[in-house]
Amino acid sequence: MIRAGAELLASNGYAATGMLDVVAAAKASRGSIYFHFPDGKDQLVSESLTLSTGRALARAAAVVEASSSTGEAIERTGEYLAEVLNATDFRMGCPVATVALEIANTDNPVLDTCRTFFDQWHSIYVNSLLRDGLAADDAKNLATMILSVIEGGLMLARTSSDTTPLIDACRSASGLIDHFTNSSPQESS
Amino acid sequence: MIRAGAELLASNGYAATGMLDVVAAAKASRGSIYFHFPDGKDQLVSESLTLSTGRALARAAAVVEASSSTGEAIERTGEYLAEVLNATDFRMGCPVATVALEIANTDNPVLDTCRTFFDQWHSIYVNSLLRDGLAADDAKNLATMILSVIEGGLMLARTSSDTTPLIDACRSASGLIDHFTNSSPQESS
Amino acid sequence: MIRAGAELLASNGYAATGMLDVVAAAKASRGSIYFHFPDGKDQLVSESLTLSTGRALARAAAVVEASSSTGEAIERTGEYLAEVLNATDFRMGCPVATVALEIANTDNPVLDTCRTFFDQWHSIYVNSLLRDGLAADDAKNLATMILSVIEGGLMLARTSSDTTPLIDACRSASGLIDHFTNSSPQESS
Amino acid sequence: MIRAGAELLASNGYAATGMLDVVAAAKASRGSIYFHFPDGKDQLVSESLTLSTGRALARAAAVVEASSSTGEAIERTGEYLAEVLNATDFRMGCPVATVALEIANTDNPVLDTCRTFFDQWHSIYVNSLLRDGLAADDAKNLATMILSVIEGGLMLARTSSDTTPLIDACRSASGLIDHFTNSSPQESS
DNA sequence: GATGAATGAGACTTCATTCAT
DNA sequence: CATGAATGAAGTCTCATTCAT
Repeated sequence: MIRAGAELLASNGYAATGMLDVVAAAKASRGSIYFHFPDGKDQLVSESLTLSTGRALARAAAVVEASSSTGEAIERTGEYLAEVLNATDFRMGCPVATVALEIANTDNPVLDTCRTFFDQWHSIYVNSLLRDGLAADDAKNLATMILSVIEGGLMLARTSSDTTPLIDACRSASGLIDHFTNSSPQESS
Repeated sequence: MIRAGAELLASNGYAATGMLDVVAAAKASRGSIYFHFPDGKDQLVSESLTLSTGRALARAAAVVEASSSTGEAIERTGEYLAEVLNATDFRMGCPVATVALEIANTDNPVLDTCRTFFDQWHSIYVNSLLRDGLAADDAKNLATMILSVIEGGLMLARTSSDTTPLIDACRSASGLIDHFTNSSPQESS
Repeated sequence: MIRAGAELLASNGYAATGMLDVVAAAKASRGSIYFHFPDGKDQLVSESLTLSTGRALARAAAVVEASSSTGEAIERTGEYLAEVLNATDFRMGCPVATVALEIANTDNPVLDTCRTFFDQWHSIYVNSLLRDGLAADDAKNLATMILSVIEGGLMLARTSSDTTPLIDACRSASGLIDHFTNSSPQESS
Repeated sequence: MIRAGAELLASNGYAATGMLDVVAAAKASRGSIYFHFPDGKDQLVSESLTLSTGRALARAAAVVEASSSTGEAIERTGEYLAEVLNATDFRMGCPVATVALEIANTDNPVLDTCRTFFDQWHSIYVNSLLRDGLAADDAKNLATMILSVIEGGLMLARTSSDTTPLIDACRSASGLIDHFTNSSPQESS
């Protein structure tokens, strides 16, 4: 049920994900939701996003771990996400992106889950860049850019039902970063 | 009314923008909607997005025009959008982002408006990069990355109610691009 | 619709009066409620009770006006209410009694409407008793007793589907009051 | 569990008393209800009201026993009930009043429990008045009035969160009855 | 025997849309 | 042409009741 919620949220967003849809996708009964999630939709959303963001962070860390540089990690991440998009008919991209934008101007506590996700994901790239030898400031800023590239690439890909924008954006970012770290290991941006 | 719709759509997205809200914001009468927009909500959304994307494209082109390089244009665009975020309490970022993600997996014709917007915005940066001397392929890929950085940066900024991610991401991208175009004007990524 | 609500509330109380019931009784459509009563059930309840209590107060005042003594007014009121009970299959007694008891321990603003009703009804008997020559203190206390007799009598009558308790209680109260005011016009209770 | 139900019913009535509330108040388990009360809510309500009305009748009888006249008994009963109201934050008044009014127009068998309660309570005052020397008819009618005064007084007190109406109504009734029985022991109302 | 979980009808409410004036 | 009113499907949530362990 949490899993079904996570998929629907990533695919359709907060408002378009009805409790009935979740229940149908999880093959559960109408009334059972409020036994497992007494606080209703927000609780289900919160737990669903906690699940899906946890997995996403683990995958992101694994890709970084398996890569010899941050640039390589970006490129691999883009390729991996492109596969996911293809495998899910362009439904699953970022687990929180749609929801985050929908509720950005509310005081919905789910927004905290989104913020935390972005923060932790950011840390993964910061650490990777530090390992690549970058200065702390450069690492922080570049990690923000990497997150942005991936999120923006996913948005373009889902909007156009085409993985090319995501692949291209990640490959470009990867190239630029490698070019930067290789050609100027001692200066700052 | 179209204007009111554009603001609400950018701020709250497709599902959370009710016809009633638009009518109230535009101080129009309930029943007049279907005189002006016989095809209902989707028509209103479509015309609203056409208006707001037109303005966004004009601004993007103007910034590019006023900049001596694409890297500078990116940085200026980030700063401009940060101002907009601040001025609108983080409501107005990309005019279509939220809507695009919400309806990405539907066959809603509004999605075409979103795609067109991204395409045209992409062209602006492609042309700018060509003017900077890049090869066609590089320009296309880099323009995609630029779009991604801006869209992703806006998402991070709106989610955290803080313009820093947007500024940092754009500045990093600008730095990398300038570094790349200056140090290696003849090679390709 | 307000009228239908008033009848259902007097008959079945707050919780058992569904919006659907009101709509069905008023032959209106499901969604029209929230056009006329944007604040929902509580607003409908409030306006319904305002209508029915207004009528009840007018009738109570008219009966007092038409009577030569408060005692006579009580007896006539009991007979009148007995007729109403018979005519409505024991559905309509006090317009607010059931609702008042149901929400007595909540902070529902409808409770104020109930309190006001009792206060104004009380005043009618206070004035009548003052006209009969009673001291202010006696009048106030006796008026409270009269209200209690009528409300209690209505409760007993509705519970037993029999108007006898109401008639008996009012007649007894009438007799006692007449006996008191006649035999001791100068002393106080 | 029966005890918890009795308190909730007196306080909130039939509809607002959920099985879940009872179970929670009694610290019992959800599924155990239908082992102890196979006939469901109505059985629980019935047994709860049987318990609470039994206690109320015993107290009423005790007060009558301890009083030298029916008038005195009424006054003492009013004072006692006022204490209960104060001690329970105006939650506990008559054990059946709210429920009786809610279900008066249904064929719910619980209504019989309410009727029986009123009948037995009525008998207590009839007997007390007969002991005071009243004729059978007068005693019956006056007992009905006494019941009405107490029930009505409780309703007014709970509605206004103030014991004054109850005290005043009972005191007035007491005074009138004493005045009547003393000044005219031989006539009839 | 007792319990956590499941069930589905029904409550209140919102929404895009249409109608009568 | 414009407007207040009407419409009914659908959404979130609650509840009394039953089931599998």
